[in-house]
Amino acid sequence: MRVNKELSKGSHELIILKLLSRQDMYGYQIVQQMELLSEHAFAMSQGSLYPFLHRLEEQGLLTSYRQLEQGRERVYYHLTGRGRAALEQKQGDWQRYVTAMGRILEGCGPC
Amino acid sequence: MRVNKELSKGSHELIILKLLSRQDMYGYQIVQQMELLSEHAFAMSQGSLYPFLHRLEEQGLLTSYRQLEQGRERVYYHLTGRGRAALEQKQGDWQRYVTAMGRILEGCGPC
DNA sequence: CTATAATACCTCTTGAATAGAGGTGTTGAT
DNA sequence: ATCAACACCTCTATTCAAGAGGTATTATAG
Repeated sequence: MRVNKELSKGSHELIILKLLSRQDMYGYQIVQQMELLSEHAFAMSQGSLYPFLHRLEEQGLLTSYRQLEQGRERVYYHLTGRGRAALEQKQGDWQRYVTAMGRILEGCGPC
Repeated sequence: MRVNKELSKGSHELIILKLLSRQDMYGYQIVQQMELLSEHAFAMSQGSLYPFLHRLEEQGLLTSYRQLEQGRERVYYHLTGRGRAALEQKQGDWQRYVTAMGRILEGCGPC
């Protein structure tokens, strides 16, 4: 089941960085993997993905290289050291976010 | 510590509905409580809050009434039945979101 | 008694950003 | 031969958060 779009918006960057932390991937593959790994909870249109990728590359979190594979050219994206650091950071942000939401959603009894 | 803004954006509606599910509140109070309950993880400016509140009221999820208290007029917001249903829905969305992110972030080993 | 901070309401506008629509070309299957 | 899937990309409409701005009252500090 697809997850609410409003919610998932904010974590697209984190997801992309996380996927690339495991292996270099090309754009189309990222979209596929995101669907697959999340069991169809997340979907990202290519119209959203490429601006993201280019922005991240501009920020030095990714680098890209072209590779011919099965007669088809693919643009692979690779996580840099700075990218890896940003990922750590964002994973921490995520943890804090979930914790804070927990405090609000789980009534906190009589406080 | 304040939570990453990009992330928390998407859950503002859920938070507002949740707070109002416990008691009727006025705008200024919502901002305060959000800070307090989340231990400063979330902050919402009034410039964001009021449009939210008015939109939710327009959608029939909230109703409002004015009340004079300590010589000061306050506009209280009340969660309607439909609002309560929307909250249930959104809490489910939140759970699915966290679960899906878990699948992506926790390596899922060799899959 | 005065000034300032806190309480309380609100609108407007800018800037950012998502995602849909559009556009190109290749490979594989029917 | 045609159509779906693969693979890249840009542009633009729309949405939206939040900063800045604006009003008014009450409580506190000096």
